[in-house]
Amino acid sequence: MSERLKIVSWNINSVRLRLPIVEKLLLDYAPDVLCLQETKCPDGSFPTAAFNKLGYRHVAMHGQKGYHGVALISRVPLGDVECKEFCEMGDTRHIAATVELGEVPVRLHNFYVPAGGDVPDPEVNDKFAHKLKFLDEMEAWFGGFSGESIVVGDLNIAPHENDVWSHKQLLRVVSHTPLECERLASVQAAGKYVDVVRQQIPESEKLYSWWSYRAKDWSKADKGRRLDHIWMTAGTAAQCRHVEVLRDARGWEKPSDHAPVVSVLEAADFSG
DNA sequence: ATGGTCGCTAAGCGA
Repeated sequence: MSERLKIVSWNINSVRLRLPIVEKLLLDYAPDVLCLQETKCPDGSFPTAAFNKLGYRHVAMHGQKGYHGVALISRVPLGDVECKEFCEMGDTRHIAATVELGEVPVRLHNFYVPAGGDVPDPEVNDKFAHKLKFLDEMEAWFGGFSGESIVVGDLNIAPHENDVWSHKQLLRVVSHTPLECERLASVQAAGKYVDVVRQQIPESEKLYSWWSYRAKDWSKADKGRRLDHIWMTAGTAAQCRHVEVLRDARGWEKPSDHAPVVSVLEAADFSG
């Protein structure tokens, strides 16, 4: 049982290539649970031993060769690990486990939602159709949830105006189209989730978690999008004391194009 | 307006 939990979500874009900066994150920020997406690593090749050495004894992964892949790297026990398949594609885009906060079990879901390709029209772009179907399946599944839970991951949608560098210029760009943003809102509503990042950092403030590799100087141009999210059910959200996007990590050696998103929970009724 | 860069895996796809 933990009275305090630091949960970090990070699209790592190859866990093996970026093992040094994953280790740096664990050492410098000491999350209790690190949720990774785009590990691009079959389960048999996952660098579990390196994480065990740093005190992360509980590692659960769901990966495949070359694409996608999600993982949970934890100092606290991970109960009832589950990997759900969406859209009957065989993609490794979800892993869940139960952690304890105070004495309350909290279900932690880690997602990697399809990016959706370039053309924001499901009639001509199968990848965009897949993204929308994936969101529909999330919504239907979340509708049956009970108890406290957390959703983290690369949801590949920046829902609000200040979640992108230019709302107007991205209205027809996949990741910020009204269709996706509305669909994401329905998914969130189905699970009665609070967007704890925007609960703590007002929507009036620009906030990003992803910057393209293609910019000459990503930080100077600062054309980012907030694609990575942390949602919590109300009881858990009420215990969220801090959130943060680790923008600096985007500038680390051989960086991912995503920055880690941090949340800190403290059990309010912890008495000893 | 276009192309710009990565990672995987060995030319092209996905992001």
